[in-house]
Amino acid sequence: MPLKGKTKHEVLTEFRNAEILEAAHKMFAQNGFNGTSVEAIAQEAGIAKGTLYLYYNSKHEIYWAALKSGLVALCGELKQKVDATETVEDGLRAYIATKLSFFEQHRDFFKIYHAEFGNAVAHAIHNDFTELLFEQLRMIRSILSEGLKQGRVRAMNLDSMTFSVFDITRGAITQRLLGYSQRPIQEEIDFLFDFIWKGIAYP
Amino acid sequence: MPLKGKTKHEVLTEFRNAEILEAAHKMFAQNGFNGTSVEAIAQEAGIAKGTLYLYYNSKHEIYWAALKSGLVALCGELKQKVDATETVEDGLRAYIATKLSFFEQHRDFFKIYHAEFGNAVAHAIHNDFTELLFEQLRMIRSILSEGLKQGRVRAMNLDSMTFSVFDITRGAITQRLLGYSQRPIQEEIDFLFDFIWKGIAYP
Amino acid sequence: MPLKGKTKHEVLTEFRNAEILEAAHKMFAQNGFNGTSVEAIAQEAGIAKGTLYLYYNSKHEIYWAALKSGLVALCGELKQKVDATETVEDGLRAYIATKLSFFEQHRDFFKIYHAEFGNAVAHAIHNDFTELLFEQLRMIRSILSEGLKQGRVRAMNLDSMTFSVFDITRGAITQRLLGYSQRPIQEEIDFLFDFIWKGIAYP
Amino acid sequence: MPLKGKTKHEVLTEFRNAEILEAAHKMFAQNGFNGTSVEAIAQEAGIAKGTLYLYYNSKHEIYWAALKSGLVALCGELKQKVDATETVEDGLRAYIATKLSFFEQHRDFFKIYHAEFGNAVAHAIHNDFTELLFEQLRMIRSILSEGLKQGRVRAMNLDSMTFSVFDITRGAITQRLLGYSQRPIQEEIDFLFDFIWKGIAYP
DNA sequence: CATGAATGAGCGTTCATTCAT
DNA sequence: TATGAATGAACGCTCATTCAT
Repeated sequence: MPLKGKTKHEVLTEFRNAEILEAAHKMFAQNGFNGTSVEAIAQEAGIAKGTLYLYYNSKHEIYWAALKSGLVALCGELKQKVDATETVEDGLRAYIATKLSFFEQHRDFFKIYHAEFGNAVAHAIHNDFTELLFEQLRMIRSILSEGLKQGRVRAMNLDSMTFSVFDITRGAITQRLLGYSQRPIQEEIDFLFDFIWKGIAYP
Repeated sequence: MPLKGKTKHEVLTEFRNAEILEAAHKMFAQNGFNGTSVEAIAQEAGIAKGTLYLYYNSKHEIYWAALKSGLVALCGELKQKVDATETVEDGLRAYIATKLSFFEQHRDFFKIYHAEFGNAVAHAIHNDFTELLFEQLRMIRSILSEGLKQGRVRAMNLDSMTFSVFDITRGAITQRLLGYSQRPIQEEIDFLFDFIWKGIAYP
Repeated sequence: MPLKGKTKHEVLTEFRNAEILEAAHKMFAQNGFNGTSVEAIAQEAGIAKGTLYLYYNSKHEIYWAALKSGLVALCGELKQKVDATETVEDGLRAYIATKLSFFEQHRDFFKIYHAEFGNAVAHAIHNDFTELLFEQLRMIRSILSEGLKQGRVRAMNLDSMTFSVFDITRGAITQRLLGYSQRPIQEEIDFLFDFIWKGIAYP
Repeated sequence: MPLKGKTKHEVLTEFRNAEILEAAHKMFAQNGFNGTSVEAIAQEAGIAKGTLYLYYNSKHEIYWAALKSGLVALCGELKQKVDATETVEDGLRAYIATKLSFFEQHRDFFKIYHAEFGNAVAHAIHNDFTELLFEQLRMIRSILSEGLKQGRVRAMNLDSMTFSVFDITRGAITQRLLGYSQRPIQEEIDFLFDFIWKGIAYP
C-alpha cells in the first residue's frame, strides 16, 4: 500500500468516474437530459451500460454528478480568484473574468448548466444545485456589500444588484456561446465591468 | 362565404386552436415538455387525443405553437407600448415595465419560455423562436441606437448593451417567479431602469 | 343501444379480456410467472404488448386476474354441485368429483394454481388468493360440520379433517396431471371418497 | 494424503459447500428462486460472488444442491426411523412423526421444498428431485405393502394409498407452517395416524 | 370531423456469468 | 484459490402516433 495517496481500487474508481462524467457532460450537452440515453453515455465512456450502474444508481444521479462536478469546479475557481483581490472593483472584475473564461473552456458544461437553470424555474430545483447557485450569489453579494460599507457603491437594494450582476454575466456567456458576440474576451470583460460599475457605483 | 371575416370552419378551427394552446401552456408549464403527455393536453383541452393530430402534426408542433403564440403576444404588446413612447428613457421604461407585467400575468408561459431559452443554448434553436427573440432584441437595440444618435447614451458596443438590458430584465422576472424578490412591481421597474440607465447613459 | 346486454365497447373489452386471460393461463402454466414475458403473453393473445397495458396495469395484475378467474370459476362450480346434494356423503363426493373433473378440463390453470399454492407457503399470499382458498375450505368444513351434528362423522378436530380432505384431493389431482395415476376418473373418485369416509365416519 | 478421511483440500471444499448451502437455504427460503440474487447468497455465505462459481456452475445448480441436500437429510432420517420399527402401525407413525419434526426444525428448507413441489407440476421436474421424492413414496409404499401382505391393510390401490399418505402429511406440515394449526405436534401426529389408519386398515 | 383502441419502438434498470488480477 | 469489476442480454413499462369506425 502506498504511503501517501490512494489504493489501486481508488485510483481506478476515480478514473472511471472522471471518464463517465466527461462522457456525461458531452452527451447531456449535445442532447439534453431526455435526449440522452444511458446507453449513449456508456458508449461515449467506452464502457458497458451495466458498468455505469456500478458507479451511479440511476441516470438522474449521473446527471446531477455531472452538473455538480462542474459547479463545484466553477465555485472553487471563482472563490480562489475573488479572494485574491482587495478592492471592490478588482473583486467584481475577477468574478466576471473568471466566469467568462471558465465557460469558454467548458462549453459542454455551460450547456447543461444553462439548460438546468432554465428548467429550474419551472420545476423544483435540486437542492445541491440551488446551494451551489447561491454560493455564487453570496460571493457577488459579499463583494457588493463591502462596496456599500466603503461608500463606493450606491445604496440600492443589495439582492437586486446581486442578481443583476449574475444575470448580465450569464447573458454575456450565452451570447458568446451562441456566437452572437465574437469579440476578444478581454473586451467583453471590460464592457461588462464598465456597464455594471456605472450602474452601481457612485459617479 | 361571408364578406368579411372567416368561414364557419375557420372560426371553429381557431376556437379549437385557442383551447389547445391554452391547455398546452398549462400542461407544459407544469411538467415540461417531456413530462407532459399528449393525452394530458387532450384531456385538459377537453378533446380526444386523436383530435389533436387533426390540428397539429406532432407533440413538438403543439409545443412550438404554444411557445410561439405567447411570444407573438409578448412582442405585440411590447411593440405597442414602446412605440407609444418618445424619449429613450420612456422607451426603456416601457420595455421593462411591459415585459415584467406580461410575465406576471402569464406565469405559465414564462416557465415554458424560460426553459426553452435554457435549452436553446444547448440545442439547435427553432427558427421561429430565434426570430421572435431577435424581434425583442431589435426593439431594445433600436431604442438604444436612438439614444446613441441623440448623444444621450454612451458610445459603447450596441449589441452588448442590448443583450445586457435583455438579460437583466429576464433575470428580474426569474427572481420574481421564484419568489426571491417580492417587492412591488413598480419598485422593481424603477430599480432596473435606474441600474441600466446609470450603466449606459452619460452621467 | 341494445335493450338488454352490453354496448359494443363492453363486448370488445370482455372479448379482449378473455383472450388475454386465456393466453396468460397458457403461458404462465408453461413457464411460470418469472419465465413468462409480457411480450410472450401478448403474442399468444395476438395483440401488441402495449395493448395488454390498456387492460391490465402490470404483469402481476395479469397474473392475478388469470389466477382469480380460474379460482372463481372453480368455486362457483363447487358451490353449485355441493349445494345440490343432501347427505354428507353426497356432499363430499360432489366436492371431490367436481374438483377432479374441473382440473382435468383446465390443466393449464391447475399448474398455475398449484405453483402459486407452493409459493404461498414461502411468501405472503395475495389476499384474494387466500380468500378464495378459504372459500373452498369453508365448503368442506361445512359439509363435515353437518356430518358431526348428525353423528355420522367422528368427533375429531374439524379443521384438521378439513385440511386433510383438501390435501388428499389436491394430491390426487397432482398425480393425475403428472401422469402417475391414469385410471378412470370415476375409480379415482371412488377411492378418494372411500379412503376419506373410512377415515372420518363412524364405522 | 492422510490414511483415513479426506485431504485438506477436500475438507475445505466441504466446509465451503456447507456454508454456501446454508446461505442458499436461508436466502431462497426468504425470497424464492427469482427473488434471490447470487450476490445475496455470496454475502450471506461470507464469500465473493466469483467464488460461488468455483463450487457451482450456475445459480440453478446452487438451488438444486440446496434442495437436494435437504432432501437427502430428510430421506436419511426417515429411512433410519422407519427401518427401526417392526409393525405397520409403528412404521406409519414413524414416517409421519419424523417428517413433521424434521420440517418443524428446518422451516427454511420446507419453504423451498414446498415451492419447488408446486413448480414441479408445471415444469419439467429435475431428475434428482423426482428421484428423492420417489424414495419417500417407496418408503410409504413398502410399509403399506407389508400391511397388505399381513392382511392388516385393506386391499385398495397401493399407489393411491401411498400418495394419500404423502399428501395428508405434507398438508399438515403446510398448515403448521402457515400457523393455521398450532396444536402440540404429538396431537397432530395422533390425528394424522388415526385418520390414515382408519382409512386404510381393516376395521 | 372526431374518436380512442391499438401499436411497437424505445428506454432505464437488473443480474447471472465471466475473467483479469 | 479467491476476488469483484465488467459485461450485455433481457425485461417491464411508456407514450407518440396511427387509423378504422
